[in-house]
Amino acid sequence: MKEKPYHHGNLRNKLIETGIELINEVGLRDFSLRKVAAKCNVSHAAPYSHFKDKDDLISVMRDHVTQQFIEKLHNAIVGLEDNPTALLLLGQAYIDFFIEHPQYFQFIFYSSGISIDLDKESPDDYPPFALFRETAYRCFRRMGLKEEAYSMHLIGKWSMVHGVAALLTNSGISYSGNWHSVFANTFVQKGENL
Amino acid sequence: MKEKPYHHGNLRNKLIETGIELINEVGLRDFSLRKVAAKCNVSHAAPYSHFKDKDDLISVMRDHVTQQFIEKLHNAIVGLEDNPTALLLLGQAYIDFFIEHPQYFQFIFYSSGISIDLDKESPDDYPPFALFRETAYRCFRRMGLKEEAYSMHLIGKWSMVHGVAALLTNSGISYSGNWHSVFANTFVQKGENL
DNA sequence: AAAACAATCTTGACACTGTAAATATAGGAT
DNA sequence: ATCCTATATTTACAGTGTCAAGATTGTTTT
Repeated sequence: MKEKPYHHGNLRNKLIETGIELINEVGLRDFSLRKVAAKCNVSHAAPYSHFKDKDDLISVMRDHVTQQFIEKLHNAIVGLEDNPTALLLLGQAYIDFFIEHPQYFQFIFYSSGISIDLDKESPDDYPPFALFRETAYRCFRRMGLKEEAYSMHLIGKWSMVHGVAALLTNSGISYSGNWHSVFANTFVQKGENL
Repeated sequence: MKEKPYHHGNLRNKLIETGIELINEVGLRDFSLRKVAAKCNVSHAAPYSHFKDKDDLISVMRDHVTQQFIEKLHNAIVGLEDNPTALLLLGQAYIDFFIEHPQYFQFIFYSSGISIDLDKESPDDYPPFALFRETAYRCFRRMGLKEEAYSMHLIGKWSMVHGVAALLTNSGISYSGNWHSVFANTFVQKGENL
């Protein structure tokens, strides 16, 4: 599975890394295949030896970023998987990830290809959401919520987390306060003991 | 303020209308100035007599769509501005608007130029948000919430509304259940009497 | 070792995009 | 009738994604 250099190096990996750098620099809007190729000192059509088209490269780039995303989420709750506080920490890590990388929200959610079924688990669910769901369900069970209401509560929680991330990382929306405290206060509903 | 036809009609308005049609058909990603010009039976550079550049046209188009947005929000709460239920209805209308026009979320929030200050009111706040804030504050007062906490509650409410809209109208995220009931159940927190 | 192969990269081309400059057209004012 | 100005067209150029033909080079086969 690991490519060795051919006569010009291991271009495939370099394209992915450089592409992610470019996303961080200029965002999805100004991302271009030819810029990535140029940054790799390679001709403009070279990427077509490794990727079907632009969307294909973007899709693989997104898989890599998603992996970093998952690791950050995991680290936020490692050790306390059964603790109801995990859900709050997970939400904060979710938001922090997009604050640290302002271009990633658009990149991940607006370049087509994500699949999430909010109803039932499915193997091709977006992995960070799957993790969020599993954690939430564990917390809900620990909190003694009715099992029929799990799905509903999950959607409520994730909507809010996702909404905060969307608001904070998109065009011109600003807030100078402390997000963590605001989020913690509104994320946890009265009566819930997270 | 109303332009009369010159020697080829009132192109400015036609470009705006046709541009909005094109957004609904192909989305922001495949929107192009030349397509709009072609749909108006006009040369590809004609739009430059009325708009500085592509972003300028998009910005004016967005102002028009925002106007429709505001009207829908207003209609949802007309008559019951002082009723705490208004906030819930406003949130549902907000979400419905983007469900009815799946391309508008990206169009409005990802084409740069929106300005929202979550802290303090400012005259150039995005008008739908200003309406949301005013309605929320009225409801909060009616509900007897502490005034210092208004801002925090506002952010919590709007994040969730915005998050649901973002989840539902973006790439591949689906839910087959009834959003209105799920939303109503999670939007209103325990102890709040909306 | 020489020849054949296949993976990789370059070159060149095409259609499409945004945008600017030069030109043409025609309504309104003088 | 003449000029002025707003509007629209034409032409041009750089940047984009993508494809086809050819060149390069490591690997395999003989």
